[in-house]
Amino acid sequence: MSDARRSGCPINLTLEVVGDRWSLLVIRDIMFGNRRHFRELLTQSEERIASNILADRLKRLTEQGILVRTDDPSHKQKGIYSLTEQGIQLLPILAQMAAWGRRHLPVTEELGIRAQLLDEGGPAMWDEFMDEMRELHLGPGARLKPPTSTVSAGQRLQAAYEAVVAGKAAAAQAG
Amino acid sequence: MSDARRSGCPINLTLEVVGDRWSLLVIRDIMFGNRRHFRELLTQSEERIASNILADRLKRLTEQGILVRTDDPSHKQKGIYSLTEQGIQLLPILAQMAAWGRRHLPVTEELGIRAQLLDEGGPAMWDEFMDEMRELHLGPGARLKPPTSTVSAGQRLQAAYEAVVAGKAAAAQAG
DNA sequence: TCCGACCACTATCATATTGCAACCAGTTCT
DNA sequence: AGAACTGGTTGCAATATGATAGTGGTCGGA
Repeated sequence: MSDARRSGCPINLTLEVVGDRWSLLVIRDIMFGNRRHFRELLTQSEERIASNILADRLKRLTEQGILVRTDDPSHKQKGIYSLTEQGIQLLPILAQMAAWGRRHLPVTEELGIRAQLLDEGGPAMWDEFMDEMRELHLGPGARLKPPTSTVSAGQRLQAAYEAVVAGKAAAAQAG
Repeated sequence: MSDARRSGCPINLTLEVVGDRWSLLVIRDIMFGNRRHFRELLTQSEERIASNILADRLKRLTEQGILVRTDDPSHKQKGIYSLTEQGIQLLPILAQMAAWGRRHLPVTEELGIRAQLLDEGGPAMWDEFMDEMRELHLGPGARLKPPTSTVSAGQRLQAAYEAVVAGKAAAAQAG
């Protein structure tokens, strides 16, 4: 993870920013799990990131303009990590990776349902979700256009995930 | 780069396959540069990959079903690396990464022109390019639909790149 | 005011990965 | 035969990762 530029190729430069094992997972948790504090990212991720790695990635992503850190007024030590516009625009990459993974790898049902919805929703849904993130991370005035649906894309993704989890729990109890 | 699965999340699983600094660059060179031999990939890449890393990535990507290696009839030691359907379907991820990099990072003009065309062409052009790769890598019968344009998407990308390089050379000579 | 829970983050250290350079043996060209 | 080329491998130093424990500080309740 050195910061020397190997070439001016856009794919290479992007890989030098987010091309490691953890950066995109942190961004995924911020986007889809709305985790905004260090502790949330540390303990509520499926993959159990180590605290030093998380600290390093948050620092690096902040330096690179993907995230910004602001103080949490409720607690002097707490910081709130927010996505920048640049960070929000990483969504299509994550969406494509999720779609590819779901098609070709052994994805679990509950963790694949969001990918499925995002895939079916296509770029229109991505745009909707990105605009919701603008409101959430950049401020209420940062939206490009007014909401198009009463239930937000983020809420729909979350509801679908919870429905699968609830269904699995019921099936486990019944079986 | 261990192969232990950290979670069944599609994004995580995808990252475990191609989430390192080199795998996607190798795939990029195969896709856009049509490099099919070890030596081509080793010496004709912008980023100067080390031979042991290249050997490792080719092996790993082959094991994971992204590439296949076949013998080159013209030379007993030479192998030809081809993309599988799974590998071809990585194109949208690369296209999104290229688009993001071009918007937000200091991309050089000649290396950014392909990203620009791919971005402007959108998913329709990606599909066209993917179908061309099916013919090139899987065999003439593997196309999903007949070619839609007389000049292939791959040729258009290559031509645009060469035009920029030629333009730069002319400008250097003139200035 | 004291205590325990919580906060972001760091230190240490073993292991894994990376990257450079030299090297290899078989193959093809001349 | 000999040079040049083929796809690699080996050894080693530098770097990145990851598990665990610990830092100094904050907060809320008794």
